[in-house]
Amino acid sequence: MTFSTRELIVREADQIFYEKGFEAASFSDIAAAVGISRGNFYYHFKTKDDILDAVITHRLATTRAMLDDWARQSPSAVDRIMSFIQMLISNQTTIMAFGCPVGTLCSELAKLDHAARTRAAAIFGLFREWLEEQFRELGQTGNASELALHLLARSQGIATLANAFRDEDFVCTEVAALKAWLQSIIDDSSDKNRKERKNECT
Amino acid sequence: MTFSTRELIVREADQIFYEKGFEAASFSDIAAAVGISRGNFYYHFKTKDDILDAVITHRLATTRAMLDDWARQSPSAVDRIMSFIQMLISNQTTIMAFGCPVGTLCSELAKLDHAARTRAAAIFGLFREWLEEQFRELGQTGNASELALHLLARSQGIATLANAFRDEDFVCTEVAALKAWLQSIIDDSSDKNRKERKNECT
DNA sequence: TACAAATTGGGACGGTTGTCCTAATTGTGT
DNA sequence: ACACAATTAGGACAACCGTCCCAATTTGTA
Repeated sequence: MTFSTRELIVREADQIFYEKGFEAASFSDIAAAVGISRGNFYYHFKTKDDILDAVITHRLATTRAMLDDWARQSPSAVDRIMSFIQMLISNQTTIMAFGCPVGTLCSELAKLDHAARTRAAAIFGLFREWLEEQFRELGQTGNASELALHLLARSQGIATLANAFRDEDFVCTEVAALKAWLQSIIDDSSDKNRKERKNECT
Repeated sequence: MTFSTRELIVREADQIFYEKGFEAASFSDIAAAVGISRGNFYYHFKTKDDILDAVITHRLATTRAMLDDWARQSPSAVDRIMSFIQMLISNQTTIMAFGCPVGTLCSELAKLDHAARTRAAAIFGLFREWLEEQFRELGQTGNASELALHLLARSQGIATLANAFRDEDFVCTEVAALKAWLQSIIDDSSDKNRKERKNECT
């Protein structure tokens, strides 16, 4: 697998924006990481905002691909949502060091009053819509949107506090609570279905 | 009420750090807000980090004072925790614009690998310990710490998504869910107490 | 009123930033 | 081998940053 210089820039910028923040990340940082000169930058991207746009586009694409993978790998909607929750565990180290890539970028761009703010929030939108779809598939047709936002918010809160306190146990406890919450939704739903089925019989 | 120049600087810096972020906030910004010259700054604070330290100290003090007020105004632990939750409503506008002051500062300092990172997280620590105390007073002696962290995390998640999506309804829905969650804890606890009392009678 | 201390404004400093230009190098098709 | 386009490195640039100095001004005090 070989990448063009432009792709390399986007990938390195993505990582550096995540680790240092957009504002604190400089052209020099990215150039050094890619292994090119600062001057060469202008050929690929006119401004720093152009790089940010490309990074967000890249993140939108990789997020979509990840969600598609989850959907492909597990036929059950519960397992798919579990994949989302499990992300907090598999990315635990980087989350404790730098927070959630999406949440922290959105926060920073909001403070900078940056034009790309909306596009960054669209990454959240992908998760939101995907989760919404999974909950709808679980039979939660009426409140799928609320459940999706709720899960998204819980994850964000866990990431923020994990980053602030650097507490591994906290993440494990909260993830367990999140899985229990999901299970309780399924249980409630099947209880309801059973009742409805019973009503149909009478 | 009159403030010294030093106090004015801290207050304005506090606000500007919140709205623009620590890195993006410049001496010029703060000086303009206070109404003093840039040069005069050095007399009160040697470095930008010194200002940050003073701002964090100020936030620690105001947070402590606010928590004390809540404790003083409502004798019941439930109402005190409700005061905390209600904060999401009363600060809704600024949260949607700039996120949570504590969470966003911690995230930024973590990315900057700043020395003041720990001290900023200590503001979270104040809320954590205070909430822990309230839950303990509610009879949740065994899991007061988990409950406190859980509530803190939920609030952070709500703030982050409220900022990203700028959705008022979402905040209201989640705050209602949070209050219901608190109520369910009380109900469970009183159920348990009733059972225990019944057992004592038999 | 006079003197010392506290406080202030204006500006200089070295460094870094994003941006942009240009000359040199590399690659490609004929 | 040649011409032409794509790509590169290096550096210039103006603006801004945090920092720092110093002379002027204000304030407090004897």
